[in-house]
Amino acid sequence: MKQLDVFKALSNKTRLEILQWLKDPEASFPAQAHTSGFEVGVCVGEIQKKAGLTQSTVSEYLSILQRAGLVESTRVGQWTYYKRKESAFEELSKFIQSDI
Amino acid sequence: MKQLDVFKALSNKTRLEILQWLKDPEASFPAQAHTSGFEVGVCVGEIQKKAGLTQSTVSEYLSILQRAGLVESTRVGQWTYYKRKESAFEELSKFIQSDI
DNA sequence: TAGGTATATCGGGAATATCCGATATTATCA
DNA sequence: TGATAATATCGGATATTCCCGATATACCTA
Repeated sequence: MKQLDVFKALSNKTRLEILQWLKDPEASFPAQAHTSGFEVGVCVGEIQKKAGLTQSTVSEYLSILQRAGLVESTRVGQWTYYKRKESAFEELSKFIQSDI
Repeated sequence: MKQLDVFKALSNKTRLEILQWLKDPEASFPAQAHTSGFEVGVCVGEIQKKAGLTQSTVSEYLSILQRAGLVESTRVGQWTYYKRKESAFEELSKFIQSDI
């Protein structure tokens, strides 16, 4: 976890919102027709609709979050599902408490 | 505390270093001739020398950190002393644990 | 009051981020 | 195989950040 990249990833309103939506997908997104639940994450298209930005922008934002280690992705068929990596947030919280 | 501004303030290598230096001024800076200890903080000039950037840049960086609520300043004579606001880091840590 | 020191602010060139449309890639399905 | 759907990548216009030198402001001291 490269701290500077984490903070840069968090320095954008939309990316912060995405992380918050992913915290409670059931409450934030409609049920996905192509999967049973949200175990594997939320697909890019749903996140894009909710964010109200273009597909390319949201795809890029998700890869920024992933490079920072804040989310992880799983490809299933034609969909890529993104979900939070909770361990990264614990680590970040500890970093702020003790190292910063 | 405006979270986005906090993360923007933390998205810079030098500003992160400054915060770390201010965590232990005795270890990070030479004794200041004009004050007894570091109770009131560290003056801009010392921080600037250590950062190796120009005076104007460091002054601006400190005010970015201050606007984000991460440090506070005290003017004494011709010196401005900056020190950390520990409460802001606790608050940030909690925010990451529960809100992000 | 004049001159020196510490800091803040201003204006700007270069680098980076934001966000878009167009296009490429990958998977599905008839 | 060809059409379609989901996502990723590319190229670029615009906005923001980085960091500087020049200058302004505030304070101290002779």
